[in-house]
Amino acid sequence: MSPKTKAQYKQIRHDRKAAIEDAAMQLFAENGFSRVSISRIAQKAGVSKGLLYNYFTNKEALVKDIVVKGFRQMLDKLDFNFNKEITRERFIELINKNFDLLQKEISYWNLYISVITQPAVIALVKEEIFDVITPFLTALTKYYAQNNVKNPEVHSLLVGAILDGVTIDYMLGPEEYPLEAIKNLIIEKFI
Amino acid sequence: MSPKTKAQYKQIRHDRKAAIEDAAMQLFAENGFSRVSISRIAQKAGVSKGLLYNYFTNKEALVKDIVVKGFRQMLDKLDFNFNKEITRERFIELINKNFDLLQKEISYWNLYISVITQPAVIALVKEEIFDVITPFLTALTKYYAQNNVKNPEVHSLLVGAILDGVTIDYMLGPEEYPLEAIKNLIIEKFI
Amino acid sequence: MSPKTKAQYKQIRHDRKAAIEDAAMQLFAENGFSRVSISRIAQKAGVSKGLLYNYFTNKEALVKDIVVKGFRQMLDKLDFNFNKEITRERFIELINKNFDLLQKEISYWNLYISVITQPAVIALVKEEIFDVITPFLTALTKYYAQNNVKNPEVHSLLVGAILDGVTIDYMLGPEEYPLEAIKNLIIEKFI
Amino acid sequence: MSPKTKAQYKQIRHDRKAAIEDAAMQLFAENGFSRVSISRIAQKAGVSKGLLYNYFTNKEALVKDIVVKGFRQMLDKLDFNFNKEITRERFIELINKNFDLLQKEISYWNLYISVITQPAVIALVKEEIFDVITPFLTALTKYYAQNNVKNPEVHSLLVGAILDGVTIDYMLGPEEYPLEAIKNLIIEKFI
DNA sequence: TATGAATGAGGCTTCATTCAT
DNA sequence: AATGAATGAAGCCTCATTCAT
Repeated sequence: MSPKTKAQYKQIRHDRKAAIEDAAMQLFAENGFSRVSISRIAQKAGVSKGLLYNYFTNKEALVKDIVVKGFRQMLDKLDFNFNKEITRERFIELINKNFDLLQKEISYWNLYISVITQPAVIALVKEEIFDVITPFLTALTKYYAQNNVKNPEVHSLLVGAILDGVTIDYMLGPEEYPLEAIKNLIIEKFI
Repeated sequence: MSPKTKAQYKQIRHDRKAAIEDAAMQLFAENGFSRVSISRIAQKAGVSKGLLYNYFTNKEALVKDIVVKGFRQMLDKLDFNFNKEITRERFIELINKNFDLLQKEISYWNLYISVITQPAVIALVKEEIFDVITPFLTALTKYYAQNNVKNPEVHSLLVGAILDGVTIDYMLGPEEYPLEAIKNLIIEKFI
Repeated sequence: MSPKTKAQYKQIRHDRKAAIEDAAMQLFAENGFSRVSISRIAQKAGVSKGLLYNYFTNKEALVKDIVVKGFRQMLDKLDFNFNKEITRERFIELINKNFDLLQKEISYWNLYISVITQPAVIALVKEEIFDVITPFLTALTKYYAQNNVKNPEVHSLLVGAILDGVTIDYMLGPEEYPLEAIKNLIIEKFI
Repeated sequence: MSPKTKAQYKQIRHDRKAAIEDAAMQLFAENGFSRVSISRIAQKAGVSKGLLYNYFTNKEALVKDIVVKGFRQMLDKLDFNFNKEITRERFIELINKNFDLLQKEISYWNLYISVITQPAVIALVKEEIFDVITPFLTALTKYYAQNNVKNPEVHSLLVGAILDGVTIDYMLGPEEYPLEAIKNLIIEKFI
């Protein structure tokens, strides 16, 4: 009815897009990428199917957007400055925070794993994911180098693999998994 | 009397079933469960769609069959007696064989990961997979207990997670992954 | 603002749904429920297969909708107030109208019989059909009670059965069936 | 193994065919014509699919055979000589036997109704059914004529319709249907 | 910006029927 | 007479995407 200013339109766009992303995120995490239809996403977001295509060119673009954005949000929630020097205490803090996130955002990790392991989808997000992971690995490598560990790159890669592996195993049966004990063992062995 | 002997029928059934499983295995590994249609599998197997349903109740039964059977084959190829006591040497041998298999049977592991991480499929195979993994974990646990490690169960769980994590990371880019170095580090840290 | 007004959408939905129902009605009546495919219905209705599922959850819902709606329409066409007291004259009028409908709406009754006698479909519509039939039986029962007939419920049930039986027999060969004479005999015997 | 005489082969043919018919009959009655597959029939009959086609050209031929044969069996069970003069007592006996059969052979009637009301199937069996029904109607007509009823043909047709109608209504909910009372009312009204 | 009706390709599955043996 | 593997058409249904408004 009333004419809207450009700023208002921008706000609307932003809100709508966020609503769609939230809905999609949740549904993907609960059901897996291929079991969620655009219809359901639109419905859950309170938006028409047509409008959804106004914001995302197609379903793949949507999932790509969500995975990448989600990854960034996870990093934000991790709230860890990878540029600052990593001390023993900070490393422990990083691991702690990481396991915290795993528990609190289990549904995101569900999505992440389910997407990252679909051969056809992997190509879409590989690059972005690597962009995000690299600082993590670099920081770890630097830490190990400073502590005169022999193969710092391999150490950091292994830590990365461990976190991935624990994530996947944890998700197979979160209730019974001894996350806390595992975490302590990792700290004991790798820090 | 009879049209074909029972042995002949059995042979035919065995061969056809194997052909279908092979085709499905390869396609699932390359594309992920949900992106492979029954049509494509039948075509690749050189068989009519209808016949496929003569051997597998449905698509889920097919994937279940493949994953479980594949897992058993992997264990066979591992050729490791989990009942015999695990010594330091045997543990190293186990890790070596495991990494060997990872390299040689990359397409199976691709399928395994792709399937194990799909919410829709996970429920189907969880139990069978656990059945197969349990002896592995049990043996490791016993090893750690014998070596007076404090939390033997947690140790073996962590080793399991590491193998999963390395598998997944390796598959994201097999060419550049320093599998050998990682292996040696694992041996150094966990044996 | 809005793309089409809500009224426009409603109109479209109504028209399309009616077109599908008409097509389905006719085909079901001519061929029986299980021999009519969704494809044929869509084609006859001038609509895509997909759209049909926009209006009906599945084939069962479609047949249910048609039978129940048709039954209600028949009752409407019967145009008989079952709440008002039934006199001899009104009873005769009811029978007359009923036979009139049988002749005029033969294709609906064809469907009705064809559907009501299919074990697979019967469960779907039983309840709704009973809801519609009950007032009819109740009114007849009251009539017989007022006329001091001994077993009024049984009388009205039998009249119901007669109408069903005549319907079915009439449909087996409408041309030769002496509908008028049968009607008169019913009136003579049961009023 | 041992060579068989012609008589033995004939016996085998007869037995096998009967086994198939019995199985089909039961399955059709329980599930309706279109919901029963040839496979299931063959399995229940303990016979291969191929053999079934040795005895019946196709599914329609099978159902036709069963309905007609079943109808004849019903008549046999009715054990009523339509050529002998019908007295009041014999008429009552006929009705009694008819209702008896309805109760005892409910599954056959289920099949009969389900088949007879499928427009596409009706053509197949119409003629045979009429052959069987005609003596019944003729006998009734003669009875009414002898008792100086005005329209004997119409009377007998109506009785036929009533039996059909009761059959159908009874089948919609056998438990609650007052079959006995209905029977007595028919006897009271029409004999 | 926003709607939702409409499409059509494609997915899974069933099944009557055939045929080599 | 008998088998059952094999086919292929057809059935029901889902869904990403488009488009007129």
